[in-house]
Amino acid sequence: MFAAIQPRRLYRQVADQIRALIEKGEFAVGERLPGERELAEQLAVSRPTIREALIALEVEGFVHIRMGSGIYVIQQRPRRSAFHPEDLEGPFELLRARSLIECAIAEEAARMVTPAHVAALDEVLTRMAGNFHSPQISIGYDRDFHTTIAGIIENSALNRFVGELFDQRMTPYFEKLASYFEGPASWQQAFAEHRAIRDAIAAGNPVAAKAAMQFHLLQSQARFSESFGEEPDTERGQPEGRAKRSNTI
Amino acid sequence: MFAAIQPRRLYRQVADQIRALIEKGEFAVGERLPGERELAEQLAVSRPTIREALIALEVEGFVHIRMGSGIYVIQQRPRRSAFHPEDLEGPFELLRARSLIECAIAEEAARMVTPAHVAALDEVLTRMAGNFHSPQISIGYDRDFHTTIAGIIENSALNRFVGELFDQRMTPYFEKLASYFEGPASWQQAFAEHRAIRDAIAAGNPVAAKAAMQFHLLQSQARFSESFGEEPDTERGQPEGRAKRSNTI
DNA sequence: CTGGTAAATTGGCCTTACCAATATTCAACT
DNA sequence: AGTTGAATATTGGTAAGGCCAATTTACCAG
Repeated sequence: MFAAIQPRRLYRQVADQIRALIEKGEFAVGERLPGERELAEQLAVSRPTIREALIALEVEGFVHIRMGSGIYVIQQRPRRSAFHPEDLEGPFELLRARSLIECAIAEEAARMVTPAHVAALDEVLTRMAGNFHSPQISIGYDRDFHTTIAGIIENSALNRFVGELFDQRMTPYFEKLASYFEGPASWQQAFAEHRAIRDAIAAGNPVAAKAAMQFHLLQSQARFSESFGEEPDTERGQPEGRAKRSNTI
Repeated sequence: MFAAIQPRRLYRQVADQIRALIEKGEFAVGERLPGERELAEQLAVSRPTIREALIALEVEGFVHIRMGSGIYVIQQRPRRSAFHPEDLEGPFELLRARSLIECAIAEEAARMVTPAHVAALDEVLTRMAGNFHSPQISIGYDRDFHTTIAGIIENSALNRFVGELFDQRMTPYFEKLASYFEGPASWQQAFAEHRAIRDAIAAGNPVAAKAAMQFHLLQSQARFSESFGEEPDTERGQPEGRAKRSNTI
């Protein structure tokens, strides 16, 4: 169809030019760009127009205007990419992240645990105890266990992140890989490790809780690695170099 | 201490008034609001100021200016719901989550830091050193510092989360609250704490790094709390109960 | 009465010119 | 050496006026 012609307002054209210069790196961040008067002269427009363009850029977050001092380019923030669909992290990277965070959480949880929390953990464990046959059910209980621990410290931001991190295994790629090693045996092993974590937390022993959690996630990684040789390792790209460093955790 | 007074620019005050009127429903969507000249008269400011305010509102997406016709209220954009719809965590909860995670990260970073990483940290610090006047710029550098530390352990999942957690301060509510206490003085203090963190990490001292990070975030919270009594605490509702738990970290 | 055209009005667009307020710098002073 | 204070640079804001686009109104022909 026809494009509604609309004579672009002058301040927009000016703002576009300046914005392009900033994005191209013509002006470094933090640098002060020419004064209003000079800009007006160079772009052959009046000063109020320059002011309008600068106000637009300020609202957009490109520049910061300091009264009496000058106009400064502001740190360009990657504009809120709502969720990051593409940069899915590799399996080992995720396990490392979980280890770092969940160890700290377990440590803290052991400090502020209450009998009610222990009861909640026990309930998850008893539900888990029998069902080692269906991978989906086991994974669900596994998730419950970890988020219940995160729930002990009652911080919804952390709770949310633990859940998110866990759910990243639910990608098709991850599931296919998991099917190689997840069986009743490995789930039973994981259950034992869970119980150790629960006992350490229930005992109010932060050091032991952290160690138990670390051991559990390390074992998870080991179980995972076992079947990793058969993995084609294609179409994913990044995780080879980083896996080597995961031994420090 | 004294609150850093910063004379809000006139166009912002005007824009705030008009925006408030729109949000309160004083002007219906699609409706044409008074002309530039009339607005200038009613608000007792000059016409260019009105124009600047309208341009700000146009960039923000509140109004649409049709040349030769008038100024029209535009369909209200869905309040930034793309990201995390409404489960915004309270300020202290966020600081607690950051403390737990970033302390663990700092500890680990001190173990695997390289000269290149230290150089990156130093660069952020030097860039930060001069600019204590603009809150926006300082916040940008602050964010850089924390994400750079997270970058040392080269785990994109953690890096992403640290950034996300930091960005939760960018809510309107948070910013309004922050404007009470953020001034050159508090940024300089934060800078010193940053330097301590950098030194501990550069020295490869995990315990000191963790302690420095913990101290820094604790101080952040203290600076924040200072001005929390003055906060009107209206029209927002939630965060009072959660603050009490923050003493354990 | 209907349809179209032209003028008048309204309203935003842009400029020139001026003064005020603030920040920075540097020199003089204690 | 540290502080004070004036000079300078820069942005903040105002005033008045001419110009252009859109809308409305008035008018006229059919």
